[in-house]
Amino acid sequence: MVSERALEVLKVIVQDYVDSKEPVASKTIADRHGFGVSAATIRNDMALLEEEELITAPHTSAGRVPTDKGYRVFVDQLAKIKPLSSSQRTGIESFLSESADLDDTLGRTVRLLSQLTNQVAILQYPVVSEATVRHVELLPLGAHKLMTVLITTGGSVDQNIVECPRELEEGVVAELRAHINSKLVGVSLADMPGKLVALADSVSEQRRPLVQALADALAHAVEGHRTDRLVIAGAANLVRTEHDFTSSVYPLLEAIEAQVTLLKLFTEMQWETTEVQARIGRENQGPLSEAAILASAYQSGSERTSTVGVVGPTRMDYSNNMTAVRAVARYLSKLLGDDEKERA
Amino acid sequence: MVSERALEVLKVIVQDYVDSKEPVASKTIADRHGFGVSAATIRNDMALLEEEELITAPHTSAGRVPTDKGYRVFVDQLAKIKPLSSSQRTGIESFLSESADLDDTLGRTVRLLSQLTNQVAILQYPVVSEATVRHVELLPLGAHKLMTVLITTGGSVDQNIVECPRELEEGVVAELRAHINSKLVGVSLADMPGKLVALADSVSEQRRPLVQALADALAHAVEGHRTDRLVIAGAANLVRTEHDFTSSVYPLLEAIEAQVTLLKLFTEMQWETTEVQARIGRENQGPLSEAAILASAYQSGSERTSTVGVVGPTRMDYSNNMTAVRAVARYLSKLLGDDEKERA
DNA sequence: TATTAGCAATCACAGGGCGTGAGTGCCAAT
DNA sequence: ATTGGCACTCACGCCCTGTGATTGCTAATA
Repeated sequence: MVSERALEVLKVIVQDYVDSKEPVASKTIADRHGFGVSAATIRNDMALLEEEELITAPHTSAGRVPTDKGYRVFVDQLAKIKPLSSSQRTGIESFLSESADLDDTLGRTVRLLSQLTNQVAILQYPVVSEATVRHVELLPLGAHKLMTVLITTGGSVDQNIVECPRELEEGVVAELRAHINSKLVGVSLADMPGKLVALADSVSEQRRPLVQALADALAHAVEGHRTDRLVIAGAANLVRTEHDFTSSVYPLLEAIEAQVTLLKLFTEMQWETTEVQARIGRENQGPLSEAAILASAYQSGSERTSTVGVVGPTRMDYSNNMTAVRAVARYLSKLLGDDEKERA
Repeated sequence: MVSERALEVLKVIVQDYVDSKEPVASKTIADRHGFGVSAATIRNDMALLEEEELITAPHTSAGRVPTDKGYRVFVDQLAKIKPLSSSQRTGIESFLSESADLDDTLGRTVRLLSQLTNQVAILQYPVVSEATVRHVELLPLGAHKLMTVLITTGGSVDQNIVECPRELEEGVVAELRAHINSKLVGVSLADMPGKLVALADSVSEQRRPLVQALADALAHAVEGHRTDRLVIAGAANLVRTEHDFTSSVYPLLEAIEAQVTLLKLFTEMQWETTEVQARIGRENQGPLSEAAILASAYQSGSERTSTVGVVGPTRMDYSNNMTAVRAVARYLSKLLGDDEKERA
């Protein structure tokens, strides 16, 4: 349909437009990139591309701008994955030395991605349904209260406070702790609800109320884990790129903060691949319809489960950003994968 | 200096301007608010206020706009604390029913404040130097690794992984756990560094390397606590109110995200009072010089230590927002105070 | 058939020149 | 101290125009 050269022209248009923010003219292309053909020929190709709805002219005497469809073709067929720049590489490498808890790691990572791309970076919490229980700790707080602490192989720690139906007797706590751990350690979070029900039945009638309360607390902790959350960094970048949006970025930023739209989007995306995926402009509904999302799955544990990516205007540096997203996803996979192996 | 009525005029100007976003004219004031005097008289008062640099005229034939100094006088002398609207009250009340961990509570609270004020809400993590150690848990992970879990009276939980210099013998872990807890439980986080040094000296030569490693891990956890953090919500509101800023909100949002500027500001503020404090416009340096910050201390534990507030354009509804900040600060004080009592 | 040069046509955009109206400042009267 | 009246100022919106960039088309060319 479209000639080889026409695709090259599209590529140049995308790159130039992303770079300059100005619609790009046939003359500019002929001059700056040695196609060996005249501006008029470029114009013919552009007419073709316009026919295919890959580019469009904002007004009669302006150059051309890629359409969403044009960006799509660029991403699918034309974008070369740039190697990481050395500064980017060292930026990521310097991360490997740091070690801290999960929250901290995720926070740092998403900030890194934001800096690498100059976009809003989004990181979905590891879906931990395949994480397993490492330990359950019970801490007495006075005679009528217990704190439960649930520690998982994913490195997360959740605590809850439980009212005890009756006075705690000496030794009971240690006994319960041992019993509960014997029943729950190694159980995946996905299986927890069932196991927790069984737990209450495994103790004497007398202790059932207390154990039931503990089971509820643990169930609550597990539930909190199920609730997917996003970590977001670099919202300021949306403001910086504001002029790339025809309407206000307010609804977009609001949607990002509310998280639900992106969480839905992430689950909808097809994750048979480890490649970075793109959703461009009108391919998205609602407040995201002027934005582009680049996202990649990353492994947390043995299966790929969770998502990391960036959100920005459709006019973004796809090559660079896809590289960065891929690198960060791989970094996370390695980190959480190794972590898993190392701790399990 | 300025007459009573002139101050009333200032008050009306602030309120009207906040409401309408338009410079307010003498005629408008005379018409809409029954001062019983003519527009000309209002004009005389306005001339006075301008003399005092409380208001200014954007251009010759426009109404008047409050200056930073004008807002200051409004906040200090004229703003009445509105009662909370019933919807606001129910919004806060409905929170009391929810119970979860500290992070979750803080996250919800800051989102609530953002919604109440339609501004960016900022919540400083409780400064936990006065929190004390509730429990230290040691969990063996295989033969060569231990996980330390530090649980404080503030409800926070931090874990670290420690490599063991030599194979762990049976029973050692339980013994160490008991020993460490006997030394550390009840110690305030502020005193931890000293106690941790002493800890290593309190054990036999043979065990010193391991205990030293554990002490380092715990020190790391304490350190992580010292590092003040902010929870931020409602960044989209800055975009919404963008037009109230003469320059771009980008540096402002960036500064908010980077946290350091606000953390510094919060520590600088004088917290002898529990009242809401205001920093308006040029009273702030750098990227905040076009913004207003309303902040209040809240109690976490027995002393007031931490800060919660909002950031927005100087043209904001001070009465409403100060009320909201105050209410949320009190709610937090009550929650964390009660929590403290209940858990201690 | 693909490419090219040339040329007329289009149209956003910036600049300049009003007319209008809102709001003030001042003055003289009360 | 307050007021009505009035001249003055100046932002804003409007239209107009010239300019320049870019295209689409056509006819010539390889």
